[in-house]
Amino acid sequence: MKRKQRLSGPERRAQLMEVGRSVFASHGYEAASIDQIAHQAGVSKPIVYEHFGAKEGLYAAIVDREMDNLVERISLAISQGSSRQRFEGAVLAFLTYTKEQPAGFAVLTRDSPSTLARRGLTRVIDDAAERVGEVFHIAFERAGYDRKFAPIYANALVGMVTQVGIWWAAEGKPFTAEKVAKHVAALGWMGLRHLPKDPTLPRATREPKKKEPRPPAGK
Amino acid sequence: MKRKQRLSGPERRAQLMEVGRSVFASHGYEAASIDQIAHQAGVSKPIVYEHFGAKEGLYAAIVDREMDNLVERISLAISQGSSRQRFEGAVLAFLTYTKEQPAGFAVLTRDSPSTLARRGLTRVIDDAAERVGEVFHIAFERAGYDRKFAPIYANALVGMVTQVGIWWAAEGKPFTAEKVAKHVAALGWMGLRHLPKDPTLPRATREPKKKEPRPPAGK
DNA sequence: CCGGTAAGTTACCAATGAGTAGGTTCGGAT
DNA sequence: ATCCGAACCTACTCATTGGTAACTTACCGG
Repeated sequence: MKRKQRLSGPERRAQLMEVGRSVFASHGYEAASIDQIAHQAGVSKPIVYEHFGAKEGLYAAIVDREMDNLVERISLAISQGSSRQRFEGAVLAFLTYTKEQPAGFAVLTRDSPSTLARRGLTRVIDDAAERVGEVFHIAFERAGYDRKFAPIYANALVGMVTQVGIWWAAEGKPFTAEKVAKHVAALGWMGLRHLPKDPTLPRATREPKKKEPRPPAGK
Repeated sequence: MKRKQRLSGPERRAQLMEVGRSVFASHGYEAASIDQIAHQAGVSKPIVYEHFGAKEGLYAAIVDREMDNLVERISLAISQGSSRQRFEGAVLAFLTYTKEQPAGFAVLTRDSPSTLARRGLTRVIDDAAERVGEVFHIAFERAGYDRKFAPIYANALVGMVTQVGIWWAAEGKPFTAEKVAKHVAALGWMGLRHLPKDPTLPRATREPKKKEPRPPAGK
């Protein structure tokens, strides 16, 4: 039984990213050490440097791959269906990711090295802002809504899902992903759906009988 | 001009917490060094240890104080007014905090030492869960809503506000706190307000016109 | 079988940073 | 004035860690 069998370049590389992900996930970037990762991979330190150059290189590679994974899942989920379905699908995809890839999710939510700007969730958020503007484009236009506020809602929605994901993962997963997704999606969806034209106006809870061309739909 | 005048115990302690907060905010717990904090306070390292025992001691003191500050602001904001006002007030209070205490907010959102369990936002969230259950108690009861789902919504709302706060602080604060708060509050409020009785049931997009009796269909 | 290349190793450096021992000086109270 | 405690400093120890140089060994094609 040759335990110490050599691996090919790409194999080793993949394995190191796997191990590194787990270590970064549980200790954070700063507290994780290359030695630890190397040792846990059954290999010595210079190997890591041979493949990734520096600590940040390994970290960046891991984060990038994880981001791609997450973005792809979400992209897939919102590729078809009604707006509502796409929305709920996105939330479910996100939660499913946190469940299936807890280590990856942990890496994404933990602190990044200061030199690498918050490359983490920012990307998802920008993407989400785009999608939000896209999915709700019609509704936004018709409601006379200003799209420049889209980032607010994108951030709100992503933060919502992220935080629920963290809680849900930390807790013993009390509910199924589907159930949680339904709740969260309903919250976000209904929030967007029933958004007043201009939330910054006073008394936006009930629309008063102004001259506005909006029939008082009492909900 | 003797700038190097000695400070009394409590004074030095307060100053160290101030400086420490800023350093922890910009570098994170692990990357921050006691030397750096001491030097920036115009004092030598042992002084820090004299006051706080260890790195974690200083950090814990800072986090605790910051949490108290935040919780108090929010508690104050939701102490009176209509449900809607209290809700919006809480959001505004949160955003105001992120604006007035960016360093404190950064410390709270950054990684904590692994030994100190996620003491950060968990506390706010639990508190929020309580408040959510409280504020929406009547609505929840009347809607036949199960309060055990409150944590989901609490986490969703806190995450929403937190993420918006991060984005808003990172960006050049494109809008006023009031404006952002209105938008976010509207999103959350409307979401909660128009929540279907049971989001896990299919097709909850449009509410049926029968508003009162809903046959207790099992899921 | 054998030689070259890629995989892997040992052993080190330099820097950093947490934490401490022991001495020094300031400043107020007697 | 002088005394005493609190505030403060210098100067370490010790362990860790990112990163590198130089060497060794397994594997594979010819």
